Order: sequence, then C-alpha cells, then structure tokens
Amino acid sequence: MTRWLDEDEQRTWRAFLGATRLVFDQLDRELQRDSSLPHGYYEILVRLSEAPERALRMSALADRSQSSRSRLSHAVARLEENGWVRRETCPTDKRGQIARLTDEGFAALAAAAPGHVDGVRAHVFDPLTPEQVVQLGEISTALVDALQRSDDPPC
Amino acid sequence: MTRWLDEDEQRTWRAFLGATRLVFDQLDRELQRDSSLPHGYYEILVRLSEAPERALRMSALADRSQSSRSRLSHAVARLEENGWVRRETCPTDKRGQIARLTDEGFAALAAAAPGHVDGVRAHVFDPLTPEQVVQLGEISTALVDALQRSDDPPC
DNA sequence: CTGTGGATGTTGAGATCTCAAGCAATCGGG
DNA sequence: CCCGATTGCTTGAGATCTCAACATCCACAG
Repeated sequence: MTRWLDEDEQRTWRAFLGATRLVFDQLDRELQRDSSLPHGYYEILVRLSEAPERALRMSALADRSQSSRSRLSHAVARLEENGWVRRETCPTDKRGQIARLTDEGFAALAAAAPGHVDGVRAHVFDPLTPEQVVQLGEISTALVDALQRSDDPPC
Repeated sequence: MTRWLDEDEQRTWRAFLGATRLVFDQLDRELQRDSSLPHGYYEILVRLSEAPERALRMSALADRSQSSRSRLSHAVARLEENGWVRRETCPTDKRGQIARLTDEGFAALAAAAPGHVDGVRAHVFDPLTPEQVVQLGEISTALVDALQRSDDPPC
C-alpha cells in the first residue's frame, strides 16, 4: 500500500537530510567553539532579547523557540546557572514562571551574534541565489503550516 | 562589520529553522513510537541495506550517513546489542571494522520503512508543489556542495 | 628495518534531549 | 464552596551526542 519514493524523490529527500545535518552541525560547532553555546540555547537568548522587558513566560518561550517544555526547562536551568537568565514566578498565575534575560545574558548574546550571523550567511545564504532564498522561505513556511495545522484536532 | 540579516532574511531563516525542527522532531517521534528507532539509527540500517552484501566499512558508513565516527561507533554498538548489526574486522586492513546488517536488522528495517515513508510524504512532499520539491532538491544540493567544499584545504 | 606520521575506530566523561511521572495552582460544574 | 479535570512547569532516568584522549594499525621515508 505504501507509495515508495521514486528515484527523484529519494535524491531530494537525501539531499535535504544531508544539507540540514551539515548546516546545523556546522553552525552548532561554530557556536560552541566561539561562545560555548549550543544553538538551542542561543535561540532562547535571542527570543528573550526581543521580548518586551526581555522577559517571557516559559510556555510562550517554548512556543517561539519550537522547543518542548521539558527541553526548555532544562535549558533555562542551565542558563540560570550561568547567570544569563533569571526565573521569577508570575504574579497573576502562581503556576507560571517568567524567564528574564540578565544583562550578562544580553552581553553573552551580543558577543555571540556576529560570528553566528556570519556563519549563517556563509553556510546558507551565500551558497544560494536570491531566487532560491525566496523559494526556501516559501517552502519552509509551507512545511511549518502543514505540521502546525496537523496538531489541531480535525473537527 | 557584520552584515546583519535584513527583515526578509530573518523571516526566511527562522522559517527554515522552524520547519526543519518541526519536520525532524515529528519524524523522529513517529519512528520512535512505531519502531523504537531514532532517525539516525534508521538511516544506518538503510545505508547498510543498500550496500553490496549489506556490509560497509565504518568510515564509509559514517560518510554516507553524514555521521561522525564517534556517533557511528556508539550507534552501531547499540544496534549490535539489538542483534541488528554485526561487526567484523576487515581482512585487508586490521584497523578497519565492517558493519554487516543481520537478517533481524533487515526485518526491523522492513517493518519500519512503510510508516516512515508515509511520514516523509505527509510532512514533506505532500505540503509542497512539484516545483517546490524540485527547488528543495536544488537548494539542498547547493548547501551540501558549499559545506563539503569548505572542508577541503583552501590551497 | 625502523620510526614517525596519518588513518581507523573506540572509549569515557560530560552535556543535552526525550519521555513519563509528578507537583502545584487554577478552572469550572454542581 | 468543593472536588475533579486541566494547565504550567519541573524533575529524574535513560538514551544519544559531542569532544578529546587513546590504542591500533598502515604507509612510507630514511
């Protein structure tokens, strides 16, 4: 019953697998080497830095960084040890926790960002033509839409 | 000095991050749920199943599955415990190890494959137009080329 | 023949991720 | 007001990944 991938689809799928693995491994390595920061943690800092007051509810932060609650909890715990994030209980809902970026955290992010952006340019944008960049954006959006819609109950 | 990402580039990059994270997390979850196999291990079985005699040198296997030697070593050790892969020393080079897919391993792969292919179709190919699938292939190839070339010494 | 450098894999420690279980606070129907 | 269901987040255990150190073997120059 299964519709197997034909030869072209195979090639495409494997190229995609290879590209994403190579790109993210490379960026992770660079970020780790230059800033002792895994990419996931970098992203948490970015999202916090953009939020008003540099603070977000854990759940909101999880959504914006496509992270599971559990992963985020562990990650923030580690960032808190580094003094880059502080946790506060939400005044209106005592279940809630608010993660707030500290000045040290902001400084760490500011130090890491230029190198990381260079890496993203070098490994993603530069190898692509402008049209391909546009296409990549559209493709990614389509995939995200498909997967997020599939979370919704179908009725 | 850093050329920051403009607004469009930001959107594209974040969509790409989100899409890949959602797609691979989803496929990983499905594979784990249905076959108790992380995606990386599944890929090792696939590569072995395609090789002549269903066997490959560790280094060749590492190259084809975009995996580090260390990761592969741990993974094959785990697959060997399951009885899905066997390791033999290479007759012509005593440093070398040959990983060979067992019949049980092949059966496990055969059981996992249909569901996984369905997932790939559902989460990657179906949401895209045929043109986008072609574009995705070209983009991925370009990224792979750029990163693999950058490994080579520049002189 | 020998020793040095390179290549192949493995290992162990530490970090991160996942899954499931758990706790605490809130919500909502009765 | 009260209790069961739900939400928000954390925790612990187990699995995987990374990095660096290591042991082994090959290749080749001297």
